[in-house]
Amino acid sequence: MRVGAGKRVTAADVARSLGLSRATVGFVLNGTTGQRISEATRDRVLAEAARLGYRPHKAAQALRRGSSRLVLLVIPDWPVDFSVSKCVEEASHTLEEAGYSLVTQTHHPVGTARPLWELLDPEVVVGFAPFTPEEVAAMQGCGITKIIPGPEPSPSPPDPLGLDDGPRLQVEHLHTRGHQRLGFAATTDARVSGLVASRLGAAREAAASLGLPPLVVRPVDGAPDAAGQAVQDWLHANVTGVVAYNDDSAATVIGAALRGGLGVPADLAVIGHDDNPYTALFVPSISSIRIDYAGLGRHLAALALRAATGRPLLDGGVDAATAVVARESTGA
Amino acid sequence: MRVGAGKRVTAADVARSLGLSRATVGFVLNGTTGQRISEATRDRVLAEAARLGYRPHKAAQALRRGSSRLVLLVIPDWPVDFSVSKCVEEASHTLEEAGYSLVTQTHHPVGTARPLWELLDPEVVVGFAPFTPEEVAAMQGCGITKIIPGPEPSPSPPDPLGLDDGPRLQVEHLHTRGHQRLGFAATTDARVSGLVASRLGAAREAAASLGLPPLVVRPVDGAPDAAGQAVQDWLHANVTGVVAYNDDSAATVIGAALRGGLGVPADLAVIGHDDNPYTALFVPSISSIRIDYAGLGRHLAALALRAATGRPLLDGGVDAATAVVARESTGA
DNA sequence: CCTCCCCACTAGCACGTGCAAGCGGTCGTG
DNA sequence: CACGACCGCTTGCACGTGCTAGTGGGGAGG
Repeated sequence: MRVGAGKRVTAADVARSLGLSRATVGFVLNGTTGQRISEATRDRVLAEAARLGYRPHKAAQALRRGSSRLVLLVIPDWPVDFSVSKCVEEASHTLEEAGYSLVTQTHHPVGTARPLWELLDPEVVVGFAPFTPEEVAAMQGCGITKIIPGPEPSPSPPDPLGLDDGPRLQVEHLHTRGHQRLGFAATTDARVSGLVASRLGAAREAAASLGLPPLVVRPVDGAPDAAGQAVQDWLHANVTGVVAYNDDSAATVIGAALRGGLGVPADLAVIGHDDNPYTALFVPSISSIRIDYAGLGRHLAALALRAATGRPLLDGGVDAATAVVARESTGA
Repeated sequence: MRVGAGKRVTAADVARSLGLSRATVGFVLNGTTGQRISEATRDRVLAEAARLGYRPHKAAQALRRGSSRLVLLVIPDWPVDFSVSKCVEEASHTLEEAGYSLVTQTHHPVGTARPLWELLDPEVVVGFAPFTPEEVAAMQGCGITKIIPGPEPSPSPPDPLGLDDGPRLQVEHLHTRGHQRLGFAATTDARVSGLVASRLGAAREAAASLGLPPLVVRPVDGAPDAAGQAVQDWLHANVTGVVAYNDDSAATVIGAALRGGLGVPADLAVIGHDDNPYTALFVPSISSIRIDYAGLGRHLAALALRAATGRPLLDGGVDAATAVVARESTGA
């Protein structure tokens, strides 16, 4: 019934068309409690609203309500975003049921483009990674008080997202495959240094609790042939299994090993992290850690809702399960 | 000067604090033309606004203005999003200069999560991929009239984004390396079928205009060992160079070739598309097509602005340059 | 001295919504 | 018959902004 180029249909239009007051229409459409509206009127309003194609004006609602009902999720500029979309989808679904909307933004280095939290004034800002103090200050300067940062780097006890399981599984997987001396393949990418530290810390703890010798940590990028050097170092240290920070690191290690004439996993077993789709395409295919992004998304949404509404949600805790996906690079 | 938990600072606060009227404050802060404001007053207003940390309320502005000044970019659920962020960054930068903001949304299959265009009422919706008729109808039902869909699949003449250059470059690259009989590695992933068709069409045109025999098209996924079968078919057809739909397809082909005991590029040269970072990590490293995502982003922003404001922008046209990145898989 | 103009600023409306307070009518009760 | 209770609805305000119309006052010109 809408005419394409027509003006916006407001609640006043619906009211006028029925000979009612705008308030009545509002009460019906919002299901306001404590107001007595006859069934007949209610039906008439709903029918007319549908017929005219009424949609509440978001800006007006936000103005009146004083809050935008928006949650901004800041996603780091990781090259990991392939299955983050699952996480986002699940999170927005959960938020939607509570009347909130999720907007995502990939995080650019400060000073390039203006961050969305200045432009949308969201009620809550959630981050996959920690925010810098400057960023927190900027958000607070915009009046944003509900800020949920991502997990802090290394030895901070409470990981709100529970992503520390992955490295433990990596270590245990290599251990059950008979590897004792393990290496850790790190990246020098500054954008993820916090995450690298976090995963390395978790891997170290896991190795220690299994009684394994300390991890031999090497960067596999940055300098030319850093990976080749790392492989050499590991061989000299009798390392037979490598825990990689992520799948890219794992691929880099495997590439260097192959080019050095080594067999994978015969001479060096490697396991990645994140279960990036291309791990299955590699020769040899790369073992990795799969994360339950859907569960993580639900958890994130619950955290945001708790921050937004104040009252605790019924979310029991982190159910973001992680699992090993065993492939050729560790002998599957 | 802001107190953390204080109420929002409004223009009225600034006015009251100076003993001026709210209108004067508004004129100064908006730089309204056709209004005479003394230099002294102007300075006082600006200083006081800064001191109090005044930030205009976005919802109120949107309400008054009647438009949200938002541009929604719908990004398909491709596994390609690694460098799309460059594109987004550049686009939001350009839009920002015109007072608009860019919000991105990865596109979920219809019916899962509620699309953002219902929740933000953006002024323009831009898509990387075409929209389904249902989606267009849904947007129009929300009062969105400015819709810029992505390039249509195959033989549609005007590609608004100018992404058809890549396949041509792929074909020409293999041709200059001496390959005459070419194959095309397609994917069966339904999400990108339109894009596959688009790239295949462009590749076919390029091959035809070079006088090459028709491309031998094979899917490389879907069925088990589809890639192995494809490689066999190509060998029988004396194909020596394969144009892959994207880097994943290229990697799949290379994997199948290697596992079949063939040499790459000795027996089969392969070139991918998108220059996904992992192409450099493969053994052999994978030649690919790099897209100037920054330029694409600027172009997208210009398109959106033209749609939003009505008047044409000074954007000459698509300057989204594509380039071949030659690596080992084609003999570099 | 009166008039007119122009400067610098103010009063107030409109945007569309959510909701507190109020108001006329009817019904039940004493 | 009087009175209160209650139902069903309306009047009207507030949210914060952008901007049009208007207003007081001072200086210039006649």
